Amino acid sequence: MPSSKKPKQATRADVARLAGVSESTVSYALTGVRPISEETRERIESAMKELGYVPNAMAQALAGKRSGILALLFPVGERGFNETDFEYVQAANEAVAEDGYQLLLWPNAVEDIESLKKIVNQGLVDGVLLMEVRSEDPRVPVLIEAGMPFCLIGRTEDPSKLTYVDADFSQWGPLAIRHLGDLGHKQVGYIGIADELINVGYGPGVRTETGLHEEAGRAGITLHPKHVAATIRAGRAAMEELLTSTPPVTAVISLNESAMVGALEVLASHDLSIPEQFSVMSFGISEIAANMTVPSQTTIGVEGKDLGRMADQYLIARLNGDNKSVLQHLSAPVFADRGSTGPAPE
Amino acid sequence: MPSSKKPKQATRADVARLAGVSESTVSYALTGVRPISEETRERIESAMKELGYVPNAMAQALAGKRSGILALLFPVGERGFNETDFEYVQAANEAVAEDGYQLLLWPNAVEDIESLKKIVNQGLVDGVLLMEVRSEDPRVPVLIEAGMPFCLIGRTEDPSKLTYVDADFSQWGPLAIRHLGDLGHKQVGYIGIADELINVGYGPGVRTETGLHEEAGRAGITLHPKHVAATIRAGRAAMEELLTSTPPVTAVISLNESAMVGALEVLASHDLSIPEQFSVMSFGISEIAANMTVPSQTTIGVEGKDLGRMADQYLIARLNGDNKSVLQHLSAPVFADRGSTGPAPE
DNA sequence: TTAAGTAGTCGACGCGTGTCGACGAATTCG
DNA sequence: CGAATTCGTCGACACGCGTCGACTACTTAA
Repeated sequence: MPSSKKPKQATRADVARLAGVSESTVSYALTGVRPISEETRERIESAMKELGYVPNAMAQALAGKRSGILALLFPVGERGFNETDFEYVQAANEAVAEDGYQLLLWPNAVEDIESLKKIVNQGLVDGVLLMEVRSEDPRVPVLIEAGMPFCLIGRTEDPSKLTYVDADFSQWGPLAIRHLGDLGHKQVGYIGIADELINVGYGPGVRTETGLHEEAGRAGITLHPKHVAATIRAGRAAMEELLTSTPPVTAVISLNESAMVGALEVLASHDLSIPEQFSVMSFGISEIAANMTVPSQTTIGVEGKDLGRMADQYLIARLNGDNKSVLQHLSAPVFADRGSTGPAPE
Repeated sequence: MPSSKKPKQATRADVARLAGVSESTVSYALTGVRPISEETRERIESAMKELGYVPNAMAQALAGKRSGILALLFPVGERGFNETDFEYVQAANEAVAEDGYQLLLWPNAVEDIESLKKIVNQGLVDGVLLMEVRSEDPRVPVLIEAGMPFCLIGRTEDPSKLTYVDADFSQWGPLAIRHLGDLGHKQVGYIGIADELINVGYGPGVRTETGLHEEAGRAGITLHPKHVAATIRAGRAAMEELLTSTPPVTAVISLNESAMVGALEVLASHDLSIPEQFSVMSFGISEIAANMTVPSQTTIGVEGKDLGRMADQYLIARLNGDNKSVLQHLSAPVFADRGSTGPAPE
C-alpha cells in the first residue's frame, strides 16, 4: 500500500493536551452545558482549529443517545417515483440540514416490516419521516412499539394520536368539480390511480375520489372514473375509452401524473384543442410537472415544499421532548389556473 | 409523560446472560471470526431471537471502524434536479442497500467545502459518491486529504488516478450530428446549459459541445449554439431566436431538459410539425422524461441505472481495500429513436 | 509419552464522547 | 464575618461493541 495511510483524526484528548486542560473541559466548551472562562475557551478553540478537530459522530451518538440522523422512508413501489414526489424529499432534506440533522434514505417497501424493525432498532436514527402512508399502515405500530419518534407525510385511517402533515384531499374533488361545473361541464372523466393502491388504502386516492363523487352528486355532474396504472400507455387507453362515452365527456381530471401524459397525447391525436374543445386539470403535481406538458395544466395541489418542511419541524419538536401538544397539519389546496380549462363546448 | 417510556433495546450483555455465555462469545457467534460450537451458537441465536436483539450500529462503528454508511453528494445547484438525475440516485441507493450499506444524502453545494470537511471528518460515513463533478472539483482534494474513499459519477480534468464512472460524452455530439447529417440537415440548433456551468467546467456540457463542434466541422454542418438557463422560459427564448436565423435551422439538439420543454412549446405554437417540418433530439434524459413531452423525443444518453450501480460497486471495492486496480468506466452512448427526427424539409 | 497444536470460551481493554460528582476559589447573603 | 452559592475545572465512568491475549480440554504428530 503506497500512500494510503489514513490521517488519524484528532480526538478530544489531543485538543485537551494541546490546550492544557482536561478532556471534560473541552466537552463543556463545546456544548456550553457548564460555564467556561473566556480565556480557556479561546485556548481550546484555537487548539481545535489547529488540529482541525471535528467531534466523532459515532462516539457522540453512543454517549449522548443522539445520532443527529433522521430517516426518510420513501417506498419506491407500484406508483413509481416522480418529479412531484421528489419535491417532498428535497424540501425535507433542506429543512433537516438547516436544523443540523442528516437525512438517511430508506427505499424499503411498505410491507417489508422486518427490515424496518431491524433498522429502527439499530439505534442509527433519531426519528423517521414516513411517505406513502396507507390507511392501515403496518409500519406505524412497529415504530410506536420501538419508541421511535416519527412524523407521517400522509395519514392513516385513524391518525388522531399521531403526528402528521398531509394535504387536505377531501377538498380537492369539490374544488375541481365546482370549477368545472361553473364552466358548464356535465360529463367529467377522472383518471385515478390503480385499483391495487386503492385497495391497500392509499389515502390520496381514496379521499380525493370520495370528494369528487360527493360534489359531483351535489352538482348534478356525471363522473366517469378510470383506475389505471401509472404508465403512459394506461393513460392512453383510459382516455380513448372516455372519448367513446355518450353523452360525450368534455373534461378530464387526473390524479395520475404519468397516465395524464398519455391522455394528453390521445387528445392531441384526436385534434381536440385545449381548452376550447376539451378541458383538463391535474391533482397534486408540481409546478414543473404541470409546465412540462403541452399545454401546461391547471392544477389543484399543495405546496410540496411546505409539507416537507413542516414534517421536519414536527418531527424535531417530538425529538426535543414535546410529547404533549398535538402536531397535525392539513394543508389547504392551492388552485393554479394555467389555462387548460375553459367553458364546455356546444 | 404518559406511556412514552422507550423500551430499552437489548444489548450484547443481555443476550450473553440469557444464553449463559460471555459477551465475547456472543460477538464471535455473530461475526464468525472465531469458531463456536454448534450447541452454544443455537443457544445464543435463540436468546437473540427472544430478546429481539439488534446490534447497535453506533457502537459497532465506534469499535469496528466501519459505519456501514455511504454518502451521496448531490448538489442541488444552478442546474436544478430533474427526473433523470433522480435515476442515478435511485440506482445507487438500491445497489448500496443490496450490499448492506445505507445511503446518506448530502445536498451541499460544490463550493461549500467547509461543510464537506466537517462532514467527512465526522467519521460518520465510510465512503462517498460524488455527483455533478467539475473539471477542477474542489471536493476531490479534500476527500483525498482526509483519506476518504470515493467514487466520482463524472470526471475531473485529469481523472487518471481517480475512481470514476461516467458517460462518454465525447461520442454524443458526433453521434447526433451524424444522425442529423444523414437525414440531410445542414443548419442545426443546439440548446446547451448555462454559461456559468460551462465556466466552472461542468464536464457533460463541455465535452458534449466539443464533440458537436468537431463533427459539425467535419460534416459541413453549421451549428447554432445557445447557452441558456435550465428554465422553460429560457428555452422558449432560445428557440424563438433559432427560428429567426437564415438559412433556417431545421433541427435542434438539447442538453437542457427544462429548456427543451419551452423549445417544444415554441415549435408547436409556430405550427411546425415534428418530425416532418422540424427535427428534435435530446441528450441524456431518461426514458420517462423523453416520453413525457409531446411528441416523445429521440435521445442519446446513458443507462443511468447502470452508472449508479457501477459507481456503488467501485466504491465498495475501494472500501474492501482494493487500492491497486484502476476502477474507471466510460459508458457507451445509447441511441433511442422515438421518432422526433426526420429528413430535412425542402 | 510428550510437545505442539486446535477448538471453544472467557475476561479485559479500547473506541471517543457526554455527563455526574467533587473540589477549590471567588462571590454573595444575612 | 461565617455560611451559602456560583464559577471554573478535573477525574471517573458509562455507552455497546470488536478484538486481543490467555486459558482449558482435546486432538494430532513425532
